[in-house]
Amino acid sequence: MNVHVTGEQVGEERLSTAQPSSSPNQAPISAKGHRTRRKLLDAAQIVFERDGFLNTKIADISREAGVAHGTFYTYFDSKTEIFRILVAEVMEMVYNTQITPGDGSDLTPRQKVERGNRQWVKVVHQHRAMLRLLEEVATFDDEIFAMRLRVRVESAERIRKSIERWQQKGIARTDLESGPMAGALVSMVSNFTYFWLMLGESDYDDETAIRTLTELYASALQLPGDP
Amino acid sequence: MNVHVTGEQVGEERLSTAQPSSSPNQAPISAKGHRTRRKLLDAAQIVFERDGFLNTKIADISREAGVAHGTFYTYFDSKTEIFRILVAEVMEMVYNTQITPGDGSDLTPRQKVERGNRQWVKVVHQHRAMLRLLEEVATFDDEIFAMRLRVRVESAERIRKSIERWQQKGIARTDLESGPMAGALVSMVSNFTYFWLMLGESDYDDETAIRTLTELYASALQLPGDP
Amino acid sequence: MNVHVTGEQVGEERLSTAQPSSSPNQAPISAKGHRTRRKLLDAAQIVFERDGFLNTKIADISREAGVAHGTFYTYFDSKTEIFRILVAEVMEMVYNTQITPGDGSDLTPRQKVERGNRQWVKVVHQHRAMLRLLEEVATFDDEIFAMRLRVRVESAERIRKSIERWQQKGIARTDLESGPMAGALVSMVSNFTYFWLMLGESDYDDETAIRTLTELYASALQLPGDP
Amino acid sequence: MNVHVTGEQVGEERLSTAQPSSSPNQAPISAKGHRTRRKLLDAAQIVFERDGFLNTKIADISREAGVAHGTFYTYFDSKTEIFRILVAEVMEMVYNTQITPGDGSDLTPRQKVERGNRQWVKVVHQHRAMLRLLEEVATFDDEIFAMRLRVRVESAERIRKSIERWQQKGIARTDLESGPMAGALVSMVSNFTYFWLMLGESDYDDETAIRTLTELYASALQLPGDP
DNA sequence: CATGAATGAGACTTCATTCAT
DNA sequence: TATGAATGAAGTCTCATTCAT
Repeated sequence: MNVHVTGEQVGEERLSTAQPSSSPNQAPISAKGHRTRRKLLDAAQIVFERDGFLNTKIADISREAGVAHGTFYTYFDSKTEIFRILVAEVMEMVYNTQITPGDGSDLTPRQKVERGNRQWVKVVHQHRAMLRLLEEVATFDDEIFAMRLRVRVESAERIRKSIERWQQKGIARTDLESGPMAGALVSMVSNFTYFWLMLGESDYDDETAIRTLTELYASALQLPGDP
Repeated sequence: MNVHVTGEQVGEERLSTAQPSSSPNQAPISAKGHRTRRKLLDAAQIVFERDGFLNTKIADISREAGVAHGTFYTYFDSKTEIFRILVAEVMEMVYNTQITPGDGSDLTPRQKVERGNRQWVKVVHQHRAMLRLLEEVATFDDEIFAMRLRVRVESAERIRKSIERWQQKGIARTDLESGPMAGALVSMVSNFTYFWLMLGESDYDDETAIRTLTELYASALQLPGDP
Repeated sequence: MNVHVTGEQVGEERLSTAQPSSSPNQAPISAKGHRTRRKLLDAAQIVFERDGFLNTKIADISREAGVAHGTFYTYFDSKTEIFRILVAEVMEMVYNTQITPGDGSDLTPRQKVERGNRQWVKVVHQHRAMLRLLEEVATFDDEIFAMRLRVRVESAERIRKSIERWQQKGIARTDLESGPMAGALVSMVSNFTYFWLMLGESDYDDETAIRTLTELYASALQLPGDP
Repeated sequence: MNVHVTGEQVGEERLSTAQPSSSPNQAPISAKGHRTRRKLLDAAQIVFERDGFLNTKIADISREAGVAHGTFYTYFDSKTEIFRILVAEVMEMVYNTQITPGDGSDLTPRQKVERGNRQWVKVVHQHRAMLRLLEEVATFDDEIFAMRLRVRVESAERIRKSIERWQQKGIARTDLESGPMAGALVSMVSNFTYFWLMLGESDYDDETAIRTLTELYASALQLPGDP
């Protein structure tokens, strides 16, 4: 829920969330096996998104995938495991969306903030269902919780560094520390988007939401500029 | 998680969450019955906070309350119901904490914002365990979700009204709509506090957190003033 | 299988096998509960003896007892647990059968040997089914194995002490150590009886078996006397 | 467990347990097929001895053999079948060890008893793991049980004949029947050895064990002679 | 009202066996 | 022959809920 990237980009680092496999019987070898595994993952996503994590039974996933009950266990150990893999895939995509390498060093801070918020809104639009699930599972599953927390912490840290750089250049306020500010702004963007897009809080259009977030963000940091 | 009250107060209205009784099997009449019901509610809070909602069994609550397993059903229909009642009680307290009737019409907007944030931090400190539970249950229980959403919406609406008033007085920016702004600021305060206090994100002291939230809040709205 | 008592008696010590309860939810309190528990124990014995330990399903025991499936788990944690309790009960009875306190100090060693063998044969006659089961389960369940081994070791030790006493009195051979001799003689009696009574090896009558065991036993130890 | 051979030898008869092949799906014809079959048998022995019969899965055997899961069924019908074949192989070896054709007709009975016990101890030392498995499986598998019983009966019968011969020659007691005596003595030797070698009952050295068994045996039969 | 035993639907998981490639 | 994915019967265990006392 709280992946939010703004400002100067980060480059090489990859999100640590994408564990490759750790399935029960190593990786499936045959092409057929890969296909079945994929069928199960796709089915799981459909069922999770439709019924929620807790209401989903292994049997539902197997049925949706069109395989026998036991086949599930050929590829995954548990509901949590398949969920974790699914989330990691989504996180990978989210991350790739946000990384726009070689990105504009010629943008103003305000423009960078706007670009970040715009990307974030887009990503959440795309993956809203899985992100909502992540939020659900994180409240009671420690592993998923750690994954979600790590993502938030990484996002906040990235923003903190941007703020710090702006402070050094004299274009962001220096009366407050960069750490708490980054935390507060990540919360503003991610939680607002969460309620806005996923819970149907109300119906602003995208541009209104992006503009509001960006302007509040910029004013809060006392960035110089246009509006 | 997103109860947040700032600005001019509202007065009479009660939080719509606090259904006074709504017990399933008639309200208990005898004094003894009341005591047993109370024992169960207290036990439920202890067990929920200790084990989480999902891990809690009716049997655990009964045991903690020192009553027979079946007695639970004399007073409550389900785990969700006792949880809802418990949450309503807490919400009632939260609400009462925030309502400081006859409160300062002589405060500046910035001071009102600070007072609101300070109260919010205090309330979250007090009720963190239940608020975290609320967050957990809201992700999969529709009834609890509605309760949580209602609280957020009410908070946001209250803030929106304050902002609107400030806009009319010319002391808050008018280039953005009050509705989205209120939503974003509620998110900032409530979600930041959530991570800060409940998930141990980092360890700012109270005053740093309150000051950061208040200054960002005021700057975002372009309130006039001191700092 | 290897409970075998001969010679001078032991007095106070109790077999350590009879753990009183260790059921899941402590002991059942009501009389009804006791009755149901008893029904389950009796049913388990019937089914175990009829089908063997491995072939027995919890459902079979419940059905035989005439209770619902889940009721089993009110009283026992697992098939192994109910079996262990059953075995302990039998062992308790076996032990009580063998302890004949205040027993004949006026008997000759040979007569004591005979009396021990006769008691042993009688006990095995009575409990043959459970003893066979014990033998079965001991081969793969560590806890039951330990129980069975303990019983054998205690029996052998009791006999060893008798032999040692006889050696000191000069009425048993002294060219061999009492320990190995006791082990060999326990094996002779218990294993012979096992095959004879339980596996239908052949069909000696009781008196032939007892006389053969007793005479071989006495001659092996070079006890003085009659025959 | 109760294979025990003493005294005059029997000559031609083969242990009836050693069915040469009896594979399910035709005997493998190709050399490659023979090798795969052998790999599976060796793997099975390793896994059975390591994990016990019940804990062993077909998949474990295949993995240990380095062949695909399904390949197992090319050669064997079931876990029990491969086990039976394995046991038959061991029994064949045990039998061959004990048959020392043309063996000493110039030995005294006591020496023959000693030689038998010594051979028995040696064989059990060598095959203890498989013999223990045999004991395990015999308690619940009828086919294996029959195999084990047959071995015991054959051993006892061989000894009975020796005793009978000695009785006729006037060098063994005649007040007891040869049948029960043979059974008791087989039990003494085999069961003592079982506990001694396999269950770590105590730690006599080989010579003490052999001497104890032999002396008790000889005295029990009232054989004439040295000690 | 209180008790706590009894219920049974429902979910999870294992693994021997089959079979298309 | 060899492969290993797919199958599904069978068993285990949990726990919310009911109900006779």
